[in-house]
Order: sequence, then structure tokens, then C-alpha cells
Amino acid sequence: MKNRDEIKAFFRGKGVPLTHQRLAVYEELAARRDHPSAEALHEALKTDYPSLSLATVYKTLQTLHQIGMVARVDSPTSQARFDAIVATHHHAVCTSCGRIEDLFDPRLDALPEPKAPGFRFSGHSVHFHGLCAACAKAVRSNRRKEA
Amino acid sequence: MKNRDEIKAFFRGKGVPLTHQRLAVYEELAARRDHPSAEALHEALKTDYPSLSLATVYKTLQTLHQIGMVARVDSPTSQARFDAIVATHHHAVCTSCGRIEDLFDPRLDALPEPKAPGFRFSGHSVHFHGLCAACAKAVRSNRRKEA
DNA sequence: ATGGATGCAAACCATTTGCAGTGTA
DNA sequence: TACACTGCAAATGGTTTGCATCCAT
Repeated sequence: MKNRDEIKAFFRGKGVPLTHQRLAVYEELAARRDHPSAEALHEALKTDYPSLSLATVYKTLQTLHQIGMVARVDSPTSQARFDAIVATHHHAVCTSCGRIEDLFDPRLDALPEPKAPGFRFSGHSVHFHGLCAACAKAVRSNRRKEA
Repeated sequence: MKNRDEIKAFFRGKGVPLTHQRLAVYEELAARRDHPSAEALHEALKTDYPSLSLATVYKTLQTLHQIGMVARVDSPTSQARFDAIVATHHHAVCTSCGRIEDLFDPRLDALPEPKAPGFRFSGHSVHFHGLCAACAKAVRSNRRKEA
């Protein structure tokens, strides 16, 4: 995703109106590599767009996320979730209902350490995301109803 | 971590008082495999401990986390963070300042899919956590001061 | 023209905090 | 006994929502 024509085409293809605010938020985000929060984006944009509201930034990010133009850096649920197992293990997260299951797989415990200059790593965690059994079944029966 | 004597010993070893509330929260969490939220734990406990407050559950979980008896299931920062790169990639997260850096490493893109009955996975993400260059340096100079 | 988007302010929800009283060590 | 913990209620901070107005299509 790069220039304005491509952006315009992408929105059109999704049938979603492209407003000045949406363009501004997307271009600001795309220009940065620091994974800003909604607030940080609003802060950065308010000089050029004094009337842009924080609520619009939130709504815009949701829209951009829905049409697949931006990703959120993890945090699957809004509430913190806890685990009495402190040994290294990983998680399967249901993107529909928030269900979290433990994954124990030694092949995931020893991953190649990536290059990240200056970073001193103390560990890692792997999240597999998808639909849990119950939600996958719900989706199937919905499809059947809609058909 | 299992029986009450071991729990008691662990708290004593950390020099942290073991209250009824802390024991109750820990035992409830340890008995479950659904990664409950603070609220869910409070809900489950309030029949047996009607005076237990939600604030205490939050404080207790913080304490248990600090002494290494419980883990939080990721979500490194409280605010949502966004990324204009939607292609598969991974992240390095600084546990001290919240800095997030992109990691591009094809070896992390193709991981063995773990056994999770019924789950239909659509993808995965890997978080490496540790200290970024700046925070690692800050820790070093703090150590020097304290010495 | 018109349906969806914006902006404002209020609402919401998870989490934190101040403080008086209580319990653990 | 002393200090840390609890419980309550109020405060906080991020995010969402209702509604009147505005704008992209």
C-alpha cells in the first residue's frame, strides 16, 4: 500500500468512503515504524488537522483494520488474562470469543533469535489465532442459515 | 506450585505476607485452565469470600506476578498499538518502555502447527520480549549507581 | 440527494489509588 | 506492636457511543 491512487482504489474496492481524515490517519501510520497508539496518531495529526477528533481516529483505525489496511499489535482481549503456569508455554487464542488455550510444544520453545540490534531478549511467546471448536461450528451454522 | 505448604514457603521466601485473600486468589487461578480475568476470579470467589473486593484481586494478581507465581497472557501495553504493515511479521517488545520493533524473519513465519483439538488456526504471531538498547543501558547505569 | 462519516461530550469499562481500619508476622 | 494488606469509593485512562451536522459518492 503506497501512493494515493492505490489507497483510493483500495477503499473503492471495499465500498468504503475515503475521507480526508481516513487518508490522513493512514498516511501518518504508514509513515511511521513505531507502532503508535490512537492517541499518538491524534497528537501527531492535530497540528495539520486541528478539528480531527480522537474519536474519529479510533473509528478510523477500526475501519482500516476491518478492511485489512492496518494491523493491531496483539493484545487479543481488552481485559488482562492470567495464568498460574509460569513455565514456558504458548497460547491458542480464539479471535471470536476470546477463549485462550495452553499450547505445550517444545518446538516452539526454542526459536531462532531474530536480529534486533541492541535488544536483549529474555524470552518469547507465540500466539496462534483462529477459531475455537465452538466458534468454528457457530460460523458453519450461520453460513448454512444465510445460504 | 501445588500444596499450601509449598505456597506458604514460597511467600515466606519472598518476604511477602500470605493472607487468606492471596491464598484464595492463587488457588482459584491454579485450579483453572481458562486464563480468567481479575473480574472472573472475583466473581468465582465472592460466594466463598463475600467481603473480597475486586481491588484486592487486582492488587493480589500484581503481587503474585511480581514474585513470579502467575503470568499474564501477553498484552504488553495497556493501549492498543497499530501497524500499517499487514504482511506476516513479528515483534520485539521492550518490557520496560513499551517500544515495539518489527522483526522480519522467514524462519518465524513457518512454525510447526501445535496440537489444539478443534481449533482452526488462521495465523500466528511471535513476540520476543526483553530490553531495548536504551533501557538496557539505563539498567546498567542504575546498577552502577546502586553499587 | 443521501447514507455514511465526523466531532463533541457524555458514557463505559478495566484498572488504580487514597485512606481508614484490620490482620499477619 | 508495627507495618503491610484489605475494602470501599472515588479517580483515572483508554475506548466507545449518541446525536446533530457535514461531506463523499
